[in-house]
Amino acid sequence: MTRGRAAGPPLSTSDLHAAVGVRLGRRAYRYTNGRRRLVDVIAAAGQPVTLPDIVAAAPDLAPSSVYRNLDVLERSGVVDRIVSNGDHAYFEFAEPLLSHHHHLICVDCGAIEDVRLDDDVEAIVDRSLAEAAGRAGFRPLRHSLDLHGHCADCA
Amino acid sequence: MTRGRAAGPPLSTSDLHAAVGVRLGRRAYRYTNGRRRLVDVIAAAGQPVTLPDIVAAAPDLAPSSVYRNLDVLERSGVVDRIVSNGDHAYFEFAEPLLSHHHHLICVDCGAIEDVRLDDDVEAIVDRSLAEAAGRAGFRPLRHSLDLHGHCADCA
DNA sequence: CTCAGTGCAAAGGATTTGCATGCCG
DNA sequence: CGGCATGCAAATCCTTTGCACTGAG
Repeated sequence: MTRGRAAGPPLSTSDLHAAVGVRLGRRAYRYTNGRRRLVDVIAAAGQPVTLPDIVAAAPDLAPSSVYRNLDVLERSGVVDRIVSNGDHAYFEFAEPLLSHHHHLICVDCGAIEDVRLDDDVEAIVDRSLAEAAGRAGFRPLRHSLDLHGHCADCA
Repeated sequence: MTRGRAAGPPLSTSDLHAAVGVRLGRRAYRYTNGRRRLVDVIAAAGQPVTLPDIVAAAPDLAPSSVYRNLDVLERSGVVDRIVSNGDHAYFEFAEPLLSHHHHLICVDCGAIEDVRLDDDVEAIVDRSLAEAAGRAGFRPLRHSLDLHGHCADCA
């Protein structure tokens, strides 16, 4: 996978585990060894990962358990699931654990890479969207701003 | 890059069919009766539709053919496929046939509604994204800016 | 000891595809 | 006519689930 700038979590590994532990605990989930491994793999990737990515990095993790744990982590607000036109879903840390960002999505291979925009652009977007949402009686939670095109590998 | 026309009324039915015919012809696809029906259903909906939506509106269309034709229409630049977290993919006319817009996506019921933003906001977003894409060796085609939240019905 | 977590295998389900037939050009 | 398009059924394949077992607390 082509990596741009590193976009790793702003948290140290130990802070990350602590934050995940808290979120799991709030939902009465245990922070088991397998879940720690999963968090480590996602953190090490520094970019959104698919199930094959995860299993390749940690072959002893059972796919079904990984899916189940990704679900648990998603419910706990630890990871977000990103569905693209590719075969697999991508997973990355949710925004409270990873600073606000957007995605470059390759229309050829489905690869997803993180990018960050200037704060003032974000502010303008939020204001404009809030206005449009208000007109439709829609209560906003978050926005997603993705750029679709050809990645460096597929160009 | 992505510069939509000013927001305006959609194409007339005959203009729409003409435009679709041209795009299919460019790829040496035929504009068959089934494809016409499909285009009519999507046009009548006026909002992104799923396969069940389409088949409900035209029960005589075979699902497999609809999927195949949606694929043909997508390859021809007539429709875009929108994958959300729901079970089904949504389809709507691609931007050259529908003015540039974004989506309000309900996290409860998965409904997708179209919205338009000011042109100057679009310009700022495009410029910012182009800059970020350049750093990653990414060749942009279009952006998607979706607002996730609770729709009027689910609020 | 109790119950959530795990791993294997099998199921689920949207989407795709093989193949014989029908229709467009 | 010739080849793309269609429709039915079957296959594909990511993801989810059933079930018995293991392990954390």
